Amino acid sequence: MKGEELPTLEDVARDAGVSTATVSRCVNEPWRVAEGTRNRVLDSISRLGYSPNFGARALAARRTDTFGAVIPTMTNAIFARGLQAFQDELGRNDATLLVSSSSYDPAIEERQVRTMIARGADGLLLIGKRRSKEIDRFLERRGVPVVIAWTVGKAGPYSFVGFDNAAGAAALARRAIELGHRRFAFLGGLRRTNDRANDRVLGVRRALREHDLDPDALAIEEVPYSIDRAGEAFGRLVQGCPRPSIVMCGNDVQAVGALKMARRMGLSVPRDISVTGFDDIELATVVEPALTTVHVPHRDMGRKAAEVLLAQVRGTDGPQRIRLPTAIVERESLARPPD
Amino acid sequence: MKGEELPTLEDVARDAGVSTATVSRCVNEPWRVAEGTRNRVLDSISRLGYSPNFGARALAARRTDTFGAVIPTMTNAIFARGLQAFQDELGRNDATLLVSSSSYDPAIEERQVRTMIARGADGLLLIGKRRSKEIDRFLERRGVPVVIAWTVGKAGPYSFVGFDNAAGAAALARRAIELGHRRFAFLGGLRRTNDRANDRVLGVRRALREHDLDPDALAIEEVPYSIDRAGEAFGRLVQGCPRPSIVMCGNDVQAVGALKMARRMGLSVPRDISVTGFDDIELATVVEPALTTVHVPHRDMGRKAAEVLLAQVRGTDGPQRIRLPTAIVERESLARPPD
DNA sequence: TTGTACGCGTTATCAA
DNA sequence: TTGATAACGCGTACAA
Repeated sequence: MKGEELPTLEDVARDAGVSTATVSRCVNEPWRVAEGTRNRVLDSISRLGYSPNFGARALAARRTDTFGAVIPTMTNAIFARGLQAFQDELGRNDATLLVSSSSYDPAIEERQVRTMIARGADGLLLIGKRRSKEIDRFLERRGVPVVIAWTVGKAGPYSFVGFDNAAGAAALARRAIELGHRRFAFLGGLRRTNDRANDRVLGVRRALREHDLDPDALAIEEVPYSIDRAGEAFGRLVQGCPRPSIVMCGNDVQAVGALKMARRMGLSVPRDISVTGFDDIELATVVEPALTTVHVPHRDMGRKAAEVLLAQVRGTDGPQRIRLPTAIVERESLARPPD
Repeated sequence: MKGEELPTLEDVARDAGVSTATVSRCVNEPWRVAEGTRNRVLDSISRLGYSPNFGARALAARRTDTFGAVIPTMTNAIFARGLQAFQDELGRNDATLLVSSSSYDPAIEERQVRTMIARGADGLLLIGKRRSKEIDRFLERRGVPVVIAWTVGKAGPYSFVGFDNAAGAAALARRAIELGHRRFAFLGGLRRTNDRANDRVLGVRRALREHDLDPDALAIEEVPYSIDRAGEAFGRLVQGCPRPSIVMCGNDVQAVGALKMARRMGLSVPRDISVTGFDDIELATVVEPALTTVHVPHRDMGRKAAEVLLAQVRGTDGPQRIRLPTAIVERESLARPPD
């Protein structure tokens, strides 16, 4: 099955009549080789179909030009988008991307991180700041640059390229209050393992407090990421007493689940009840009513994360902390509450 | 920045008072080491925090336990789903996944393939069967197992784990004919670089022919993957003469674009015109009307593709050709045509 | 069951 | 500008 033996540096060297060192230079720092020699070598390389052996190169150079990303799931459009941008930027810099997903499980994430390091990743992209001390120590010990996305955090060994989840949620909540809403409910992800979900609740509470509303009166439902589970949770919230005039959701997918259930329950959005999302994925624009939500610059985040990581492995920069802006996108699902 | 020097096999050997060969065995074939020795070595390993150097291991063992996937885009839910399943299965087998996307561009795909091979991928997952002879030769020469997904193909050096795009589209077209539709239009992806898009058109034509309808009367719009572009194309099709009673779309995302435009044009689906999708992603269930579409077992495909690839690199199996079933999912967007 | 010793294909240092 | 050569860290015959 395996084709013939592949040519090595030495084969090329022999063919071109130079030393292996010269061939290596032609590949890695061509400008340090005389033009004549270089052309001869490059010719041999293409004629023989030579391509450097990855393992040997990694062993000798002590780097792989490979970066790892551990995300909660690839099937959420927000991570897919960010990841795509991350990979595009890596590609532009001749680096490749190793991916795995943790299903929002910290234990799995920890294993994945170790696997990626074992696989020789030069740097890592992780989501959110909630993880164990052990993994922190492990990463520190290995000296591998890490950038954390989707959130911002305190100074430390990690880079951050993210946004303020609490501020985004608070801004949207303020807008709802301004429209006259007083009875809020929140439908989001599992706060224990998901700091973004947690921060968004905190943001809403903060806005309530600012307007002298009771933050503890905020009804909260936490469910895993899924349209149907969100629908069920919406049903429970609506039956609460007093019935909320608005259900703010932790993300667009859950908001769509809420919308779907509202329709089934014969509730008109936003006439009977308002619903908001978070993320601003395409989905938000195709449902009826279109979602009012918080726009998150996923692509910028992914691209910027790659830039930061690349700069760190190149040693041209230390850990960064970059905060990207979010913005409220007003569509149709949020309106004045019924009288 | 880099932590202290990391321990090597030799450090462990010295610490445990054995040879490096024994340590290596403890890591790779523990059952070949006496229990006492093994425990001592494993203890040293964890105490020192040893983890094999990836480059060295790849160089010596001639494999990386890394697989590459080149997909058109990560932001299409269908690929995200398949990829997720693919990675999950790899993970269960202690292998990692290298990902990149080609934006449906064959030239980019070719570059990505070469990059992945250069990065030491033990096997590759590719989408669709349309690619250049050069890359075929290149892959053959390297002797790297390749599985092609999302389609089925003729016997050859590659494995296939996919489904029959033409048959799926034909089945849905037959159902539409059965409901009374006679004036068909097709709205799909770019056939030149996308064989799945092409096959789906072929399937519809076949169904028309079977029922003595003129396959050449099928109006066709080809647009890149995007809700808005699909909407525009839908507008053009609807203005065609005679106006189609049904617009079959190459995928669910384009169908949603069509739905959105229909609404804007004041057309009621399916009362004034029917619309169908292909893929059966979540999106199909949340729009109004819910999409009648062709279900594709994306997860099964991803998982199975990993299984096939793993079997091939282990030498326990040669190239496979696996055809997964598709199924029509009837929801609301397809109904009898208006009289 | 364990150890010896060589080879894997590069990179990088140093000298020419 | 080029060449010789020593690492790089591990796997694996082969021998004991």
